[in-house]
Amino acid sequence: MSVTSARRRPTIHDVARVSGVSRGTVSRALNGDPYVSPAALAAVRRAVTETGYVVNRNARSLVTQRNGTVVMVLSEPQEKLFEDPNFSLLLRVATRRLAVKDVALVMMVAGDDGDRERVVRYLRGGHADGVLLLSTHAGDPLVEELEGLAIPAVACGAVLGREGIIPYAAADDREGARQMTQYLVEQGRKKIATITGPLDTPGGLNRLEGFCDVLGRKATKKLIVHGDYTRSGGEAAMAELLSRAPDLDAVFVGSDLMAAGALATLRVNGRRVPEDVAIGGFDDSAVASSTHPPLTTVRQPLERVAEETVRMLLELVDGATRPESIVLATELVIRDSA
Amino acid sequence: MSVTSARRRPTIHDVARVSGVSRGTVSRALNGDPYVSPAALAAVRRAVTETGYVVNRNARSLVTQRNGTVVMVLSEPQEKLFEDPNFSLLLRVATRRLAVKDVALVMMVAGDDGDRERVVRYLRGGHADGVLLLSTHAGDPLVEELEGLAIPAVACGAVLGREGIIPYAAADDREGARQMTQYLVEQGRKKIATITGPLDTPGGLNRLEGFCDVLGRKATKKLIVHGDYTRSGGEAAMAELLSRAPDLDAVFVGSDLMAAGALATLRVNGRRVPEDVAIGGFDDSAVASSTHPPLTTVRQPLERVAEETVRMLLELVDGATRPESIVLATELVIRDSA
DNA sequence: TTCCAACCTGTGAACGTTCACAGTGCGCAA
DNA sequence: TTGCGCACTGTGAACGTTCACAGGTTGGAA
Repeated sequence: MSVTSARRRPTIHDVARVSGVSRGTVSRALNGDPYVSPAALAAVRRAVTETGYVVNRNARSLVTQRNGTVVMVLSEPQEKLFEDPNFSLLLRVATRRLAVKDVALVMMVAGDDGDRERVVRYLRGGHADGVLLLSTHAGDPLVEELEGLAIPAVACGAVLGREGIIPYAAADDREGARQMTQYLVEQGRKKIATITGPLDTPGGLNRLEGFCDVLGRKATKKLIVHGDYTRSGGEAAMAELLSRAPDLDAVFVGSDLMAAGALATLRVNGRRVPEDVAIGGFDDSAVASSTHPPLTTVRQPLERVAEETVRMLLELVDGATRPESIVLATELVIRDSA
Repeated sequence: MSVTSARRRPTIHDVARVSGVSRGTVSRALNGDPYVSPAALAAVRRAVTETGYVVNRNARSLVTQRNGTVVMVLSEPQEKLFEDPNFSLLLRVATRRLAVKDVALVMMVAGDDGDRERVVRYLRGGHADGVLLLSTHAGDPLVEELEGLAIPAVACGAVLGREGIIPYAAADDREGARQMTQYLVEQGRKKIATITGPLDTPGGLNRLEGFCDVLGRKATKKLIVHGDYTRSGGEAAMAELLSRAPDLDAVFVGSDLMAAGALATLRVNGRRVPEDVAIGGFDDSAVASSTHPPLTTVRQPLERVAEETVRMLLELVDGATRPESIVLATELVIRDSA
């Protein structure tokens, strides 16, 4: 606190001097080594607060080869991702959980090749202990590069084709889709269509499979349209669906955001929801309750997904053992749209 | 690429050995020092690609006292912030701009005291070259701590009370509010109310001032209600306004998200928009065009704000001179709600 | 008493850079 | 020829840690 203290930040040497012990003892005290006498520990503690010492992570990383940093890689065009409330939630929870463990989160975008090269360079430089993958598509070249780097990586949602390699936490998309489709059937809907997410994402693929599980042969190609998880994508897909099958009476939409778009298209085309057409969403994100009518949807426990992903990553980083992937149950949330 | 290469990452020594020059020359070559012979430069370049060398930032930072990292501090309850499309946009643009300059962006939340302490500790440890402040409220204790640390800091939107100290880039909130209010008056609206943002944020305060600039004595307390930039906050504020002044015929809402909420409340209460009540928003964010009816709003050039903020921060980090704050013009965007 | 383990401490080396400094060689003017 | 500046190069030291190792004390068992 002394006003006269120079610009220079205090180092471990300063702490050693002030506390009257050696550098090594200070280091041990700070890192919780059991072989430190109570007296020394107290002296160090006092000296630390007195000097305002904070460990220099660069120096530490240099020798430990660890840096208390993980990278969150967004391998999706940014515009799309940031529009998605699921992403916000994932980001929010992950930041917080990591902060608690004193791990810094650096965000990197891997939209185009240049971006990806930057990410790889950053990781290759050893500046991060691990990677958090978000919404990675099947066949993303980044995944292969990551494997080459042999850096701990964990994904939110499976990376299709790499399920055995990159551990993940995810909601049970397939079962969730079954729940919703089954519900629509039980409501007496006869002609049920679906708007899927991209088929190179687990959410796109698995939810479609769940849909087909229930509908069997009734799930004809005509009633299946693919969207891209955006609101406008949902609008377009719904329009397509209406032109293909004007008499449909229910649609299972692969995400709430797309469902909101679908809702808008239905309104424009004079269809009442749920009287004429029932809409089922997926996610139970914030948009679900703010549409008109509010969406009947499938809740996926994204907070838990984020928490588990972080836990797994940290585990992978310090432990040797590869953590088990984990699939979490979904829950049908009934509101007014179906 | 050799399969036999050990786990160890190549260092500058490896590059020196392979290229046949000294450590120092490699360093110079890599850092663009002019005193490097063409031959040496070429040899180093070749060796770098051959070995796959990437500089170790920790070692570099240790000696240069710089680390190519800036922290984005979110000093707002996360839930609120992540709901806000403005925030997403700012984050997106900033990440990208920094990435281009090879500066890593670490996100830190400073919601409660514990969070704040972590942020300060991180910064005090010298792990970041600068700080990007987002939506900082007047009187936020973090700001003072930042000043104590003497770390380069720049804000998106002014930090009220610190305008002279922390440079910022922002939209011209006051003028934007004037444009909108003036427009509502010109449309023949007689009883115009407003829903503001929090008054300890520049957007809250300045937009209210712009509103009052135009309306003068007509801007009575009864017609002014404060929101919190969330959708639900907008709903509540609108309800309050309706109970205070059931005959109002226009509302200038301080953000699009709140406007969307206000719209919902109006619908519930049987008011038609814009026939019975005109609604003016602020931001021109994505929600503005997806409400029903789409919002007439004030566009603030947030991409530019983010770009300029990043530019200023980087300038502040390497230059000595304190960059000028910058205020950007807004633009009225007329859609259907007014 | 002697010895050994358990506890605690200090010290030198290493991590991978950059920086400052001391050269070296060369061309050109004196 | 000598000298001088310029272009370029190599080397030691430093950045602030942690780690491994080599002790030094102490207390209790043999």
